Amino acid sequence: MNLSTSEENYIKSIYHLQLAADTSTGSVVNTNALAKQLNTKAASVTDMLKKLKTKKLIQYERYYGFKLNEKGTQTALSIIRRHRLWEYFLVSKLGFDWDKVHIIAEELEHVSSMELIKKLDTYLGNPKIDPHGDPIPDVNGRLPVIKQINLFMLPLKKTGIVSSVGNQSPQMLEMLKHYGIGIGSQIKINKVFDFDNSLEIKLVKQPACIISEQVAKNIFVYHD
Amino acid sequence: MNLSTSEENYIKSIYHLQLAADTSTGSVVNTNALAKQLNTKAASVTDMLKKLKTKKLIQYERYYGFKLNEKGTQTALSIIRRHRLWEYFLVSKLGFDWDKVHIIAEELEHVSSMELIKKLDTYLGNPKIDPHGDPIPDVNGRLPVIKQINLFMLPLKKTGIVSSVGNQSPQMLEMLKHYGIGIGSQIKINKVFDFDNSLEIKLVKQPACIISEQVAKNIFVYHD
DNA sequence: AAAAATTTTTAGGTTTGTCTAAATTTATTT
DNA sequence: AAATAAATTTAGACAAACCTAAAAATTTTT
Ligand SMILES: [Mn+2]
Ligand SMILES: [Mn+2]
Ligand SMILES: [Mn+2]
Ligand SMILES: [Mn+2]
Repeated sequence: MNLSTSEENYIKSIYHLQLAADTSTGSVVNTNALAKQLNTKAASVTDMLKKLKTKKLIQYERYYGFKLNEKGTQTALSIIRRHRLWEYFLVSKLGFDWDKVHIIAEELEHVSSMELIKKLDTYLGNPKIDPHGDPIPDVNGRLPVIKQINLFMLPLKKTGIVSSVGNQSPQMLEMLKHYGIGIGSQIKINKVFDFDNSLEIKLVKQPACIISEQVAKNIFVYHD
Repeated sequence: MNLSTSEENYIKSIYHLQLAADTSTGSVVNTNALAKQLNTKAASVTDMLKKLKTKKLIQYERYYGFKLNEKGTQTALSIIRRHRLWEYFLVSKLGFDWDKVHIIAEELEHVSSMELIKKLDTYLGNPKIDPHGDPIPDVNGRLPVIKQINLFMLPLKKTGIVSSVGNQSPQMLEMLKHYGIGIGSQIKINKVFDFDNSLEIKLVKQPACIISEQVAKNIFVYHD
């Protein structure tokens, strides 16, 4: 389809606003909200809406409202896929902290090679969840049903993959770095200590260690 | 400085044309050559030259000629650094073939985060040579002096890093893939067979194997 | 249902990077 | 030293993505 960076950003923003909208009322996104989200003016939004309509990515009738059609939705999911895969890469491979990656992924997501995303996905091990706990759409634009659970819910001796963390404060980051726990880490619970609910955990290539209930409560994992 | 993608592409092209130019004649780049390189028209080049002059990246006097000044040269080297690091990443981590990465790196090189390039460099192990055998400028814009040598010149039992390959035909690629040899591979020569000049080599995590003189001649390595 | 407030669109500009065609300047031939 | 050719620049336009200010449509209040 070959969309400009600007067109892609509009599509993505419409998608996110549609999701956030109260669907029960059947309401669609409004021009002002989109302008605000994209840090631009309502007049510019109207200009772009006309273009996106001629490109058959949205339904749009002036004054009436607008929303993504099937093609637009698939386009949005593909951009979001690229965004979240890059975020995953930046955290799990380059060692960025979670709070630094969104802004960089905003640029990387517009790099257009299909082959690149395919290979990146394979390289990362086909992750299903990004560093913020959001699902990564698959190649066909399907959002995975995520069985993300709290670390406490992981059965003993079963391997889970760390998928997100509830608290992203610098203090928490410091602790997790110390333990060597990051997004994508394979983690097992060896033992629960009933005294204080602390857990003995095991990470690959690391000796077992003990984490407090407070830390464990903030770690989410998924497993097959 | 915050340059647009277009400005960056001009700077980079001027740099490459200056290098290719015969410096003995003191000649500088000419407008038509730059237009051709950038797949645009001479008039567009003139427009951009004016802008690059006001941004103090080039010396330029109308009809007289133009060339990068110190600031422009440093800018070019920084873009080339990003380009080549991404190419290295695409080949060594994502498994792309050499002939596919340039076009993707042309997009990735414009992603502007300094921190990203710093971490990418570290992640890749501070490579000095890109998959095409071209030197990667360091953070300070210095081009490394490269001790790239033919594999035959590598002393027995010394580890070399595969830096480039003289023949990039699909046939060669097929062979190298079979042997598990790629850019960045750590390679050692165990033995030279005088009969046909074939080499027994050893790659990390792989059993020793033998390669023909013809293959070895096309492999270049560097070592401390 | 009229008035007021809000939302959305149009009208008319600006900036960036491009283009074609024409005018200048410089280089090369006669 | 002209004349001719080639390279370069200017003039004038265009598309994309913005903008401000004003007009039009819709929604909410009285
Ligand atoms: Mn994000
Ligand atoms: Mn995210
Ligand atoms: Mn290249
Ligand atoms: Mn290269």
